[in-house]
Amino acid sequence: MLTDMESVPGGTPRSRKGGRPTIRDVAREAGVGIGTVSRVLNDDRRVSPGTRHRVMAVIRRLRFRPSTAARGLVKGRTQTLGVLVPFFTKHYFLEILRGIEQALAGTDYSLIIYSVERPEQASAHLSFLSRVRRVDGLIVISLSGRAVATGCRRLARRCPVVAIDANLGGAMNLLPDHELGMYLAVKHLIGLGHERIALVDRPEDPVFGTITEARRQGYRRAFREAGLSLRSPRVVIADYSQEGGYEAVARLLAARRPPTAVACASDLQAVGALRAVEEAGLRVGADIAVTGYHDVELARYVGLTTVHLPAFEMGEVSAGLLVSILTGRQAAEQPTLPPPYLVVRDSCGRHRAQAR
Amino acid sequence: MLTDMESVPGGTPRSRKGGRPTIRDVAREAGVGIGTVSRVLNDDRRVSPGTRHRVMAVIRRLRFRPSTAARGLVKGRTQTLGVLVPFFTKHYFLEILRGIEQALAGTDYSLIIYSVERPEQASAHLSFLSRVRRVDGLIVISLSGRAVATGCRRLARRCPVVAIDANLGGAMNLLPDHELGMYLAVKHLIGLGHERIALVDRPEDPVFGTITEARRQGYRRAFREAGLSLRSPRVVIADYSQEGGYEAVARLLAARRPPTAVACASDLQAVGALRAVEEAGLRVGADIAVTGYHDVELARYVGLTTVHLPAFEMGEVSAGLLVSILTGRQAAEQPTLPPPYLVVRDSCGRHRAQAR
DNA sequence: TTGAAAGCGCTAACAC
DNA sequence: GTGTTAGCGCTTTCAA
Repeated sequence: MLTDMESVPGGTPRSRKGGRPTIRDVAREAGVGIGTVSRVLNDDRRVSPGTRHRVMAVIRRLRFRPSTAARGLVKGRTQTLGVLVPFFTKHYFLEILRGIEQALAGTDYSLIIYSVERPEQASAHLSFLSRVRRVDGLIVISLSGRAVATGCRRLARRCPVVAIDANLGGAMNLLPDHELGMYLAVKHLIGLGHERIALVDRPEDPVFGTITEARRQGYRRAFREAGLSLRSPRVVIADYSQEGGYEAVARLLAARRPPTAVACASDLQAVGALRAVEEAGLRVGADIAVTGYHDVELARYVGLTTVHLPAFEMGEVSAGLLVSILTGRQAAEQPTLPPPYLVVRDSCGRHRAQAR
Repeated sequence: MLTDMESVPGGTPRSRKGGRPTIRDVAREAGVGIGTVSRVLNDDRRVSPGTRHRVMAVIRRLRFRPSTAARGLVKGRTQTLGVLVPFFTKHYFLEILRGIEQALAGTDYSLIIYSVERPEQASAHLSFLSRVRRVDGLIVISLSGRAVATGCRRLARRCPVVAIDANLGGAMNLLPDHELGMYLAVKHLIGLGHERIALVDRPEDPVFGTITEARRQGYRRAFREAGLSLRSPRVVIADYSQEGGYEAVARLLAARRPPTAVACASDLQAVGALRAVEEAGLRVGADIAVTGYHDVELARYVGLTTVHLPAFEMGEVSAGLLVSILTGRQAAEQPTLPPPYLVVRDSCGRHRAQAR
C-alpha cells in the first residue's frame, strides 16, 4: 500500500492537498530531484537536453506554475510593478496606464495601482513601499514636490523607480519634449496671425519646475523665430483645472488690451478658457483662439486644438525599461519617445486676416 | 566577541543583512519566542497583556512589517485583490476604480489591474488567475459572455469573485438598478411632451442579457405609467460606441416617422446621436431630445441630460464586500447601492408645447 | 501563556 | 549534470 493516492487510476498524482502541484510533484513525476526542476524553471544551462525535455513535459502535463510567494520569499522578488498615479489627470493617465499594461502583457509582471487623490497619499504610499517589499519597481506619474522626491529617492535605493512627466531627482525621468510641445502650439497661433498670445500655465512647482520652464521656453522660441518681440510676456499662472483656466482667461479678457489667443498648459484649463470666452460674448476661433495641452479624450469632443503628448508610449517605455532592468537584459539603451505633435481642430479658427 | 554587530553603538540591532528587520529580530529584542511575536501580529488572544505590550513596543521601534511573501507562502494569501476591467468604458471605469481604491485605502490590501483591450484577454487573465495564486479576490467590471462566465465560475471555487454591472452566474453580482435608470430617462422625456421615443441600446448579450432587458422594462414602464401605448416599440440595437449611436440615429431620422426623442444606453452613443441630429439639420433639444446613460465626464461638457449610475459606490461596495469576506468579519449584510438618478442638462430642451 | 520545531514552495550552495 | 540540503520569514502545531 505504498502507492497511497499516488496513482489513483485516471487521476493525476499530486501531493495530498487538493491544491495546485508543487515542484515536488514535478520532480517525482519526472524522476529527478527538485533542484533539477528548479534549474529548468530558471533556464539554468547545466541541465542535459534530455532531462530538460522530460521535466518540461511533466510541467506542462501537470499544468505546473511555480508559486510567486515562495519564489519571492527566497529571491526577494514580487514579480510586481507599482504605479503611483494621481487620479486628477484622468484620461491622460489612462493612456499611460494602457501603455504600461501593453508593455507588461508579455511578461509575468503584474501591476499594482497606488492612487493619489490627496497630496499626502503620495508620500504615504512611498513610505509604505520602502517598508514593505511589495513591488520590484515603481512608476511615478506626474507627481512632484519635495516629499515625493524624497520618498522616491529613498525607495530608489531598493528598487528601480522611473518618473513619467515629472522631474524627480534620484529617479529616472521620462519627460515628453514640453519645449517643443508649447512651441508647436504658439507657432500655430502665430501662423494664424496672432501676436498677443497669453500663456496660461500651472504654478511652477516649488522644487522641480522643469516642465513649466520648458513650456515657457517653447513659448518664447516661437516668438523669437517669428521675429516677434516679447514686450509683454503674458504668462499667467493658474490652477491646472477647468476653473483655473476659466478664471485666468476671464481676467485676461477683462483687461485693457486682451490677448487674441490663449495657449493653455492643460486641456481642462482650455475648456475653462472656452467657457470664459463664450461668457464674454466672444466667439471661440473667430474672436479668440484657444489651444489645449495633452490631447485628452475630451478635447476631441469640444473641438479643441491641442498638443498631443506621447502618453501611451511613455507608459510603454517606462514599464519596458523597468522590466529590462529587473530581468537584467541589456539596458535597451536610452529609450526614445516620439515627439509631441499638434492636433488641429476648431478652437483656433482660421487666419485672422482671412477671417475678417 | 559574541556581540558581533548586534550592538553597534547607536545602531538598532538587526540580523546581519542590511535588510528590514524580521520576526526574529523582534523576538530577540523583546526577549520572547518568535511564536509569541507571531501571535501578537495575528491578534491571537492568548498573549498576556504585558508581553503583548512589550512586543508591540519593539515592533514599533524597529518599524517592523511582516513580509507579505512569507505570510502568503504559509497562509496561501496574497493580500491582493484583482480587478478585471475593460478599458473601453474609460471614465465610467475610472469612477469604479476610484471607489475600489477608496475602500481599500484603510486595509492592507493592494489592487492589481488586469486590463482587457480585446475580448480574448479576459479569459486569458482568468485562466492565469486560476493557475497562479496571485489575488485573494477578484472584481470583474462590465464584462460578459460565455468564456468570462466560465472563467469566473472556475475561479470562484478558489476565491471570492464579484461582478460589477454584469451578470455572471457563479459570481456575486452587483448591478445598478437599470430598470429604474432607463425609466427615469424615458419618464423625463414623456414629461417633456414626447411620445415617439426611440430606445437605442446595445446588442443583447448572447448569454446573460439581464441588463439590456432591465432597461427595456424601465422603458416600457414609463410608457405604461403615462398611459401611453407602445404601438411602435422603437427599440434599436446599436454598438455601445459613438459610431453606433450615430448610425442608429441617422437611420432613425431618415425614416418615415422619425422619433422626437432618443434615449441612449450609453453616453457615447448619445454623443454620436447628437452629431447625427446636427448633421440632419435639426436642433438638439428643440427638435430632437437626447438622453445619455452612465453620466461620464464627457456628458457634462457636451451638456447631455443623462442617467447617473452609482459607479464610485459600486467600486466601493464590491471591494468592501471582498475584504469583509476575506477577513471573515460579519458579511455586512447585502450591501445596498444608491439608486441611479437623472442629471438634467441641455440635450432635451424644454417642453414641446412651450417650445413652439 | 509561552517556546521550540516543523513546514509553506522555492532557490542556491554544496556535494558527488 | 544532478541530487541533497539549508534556509527565505512567517504561521501553526505540539509540548511544557
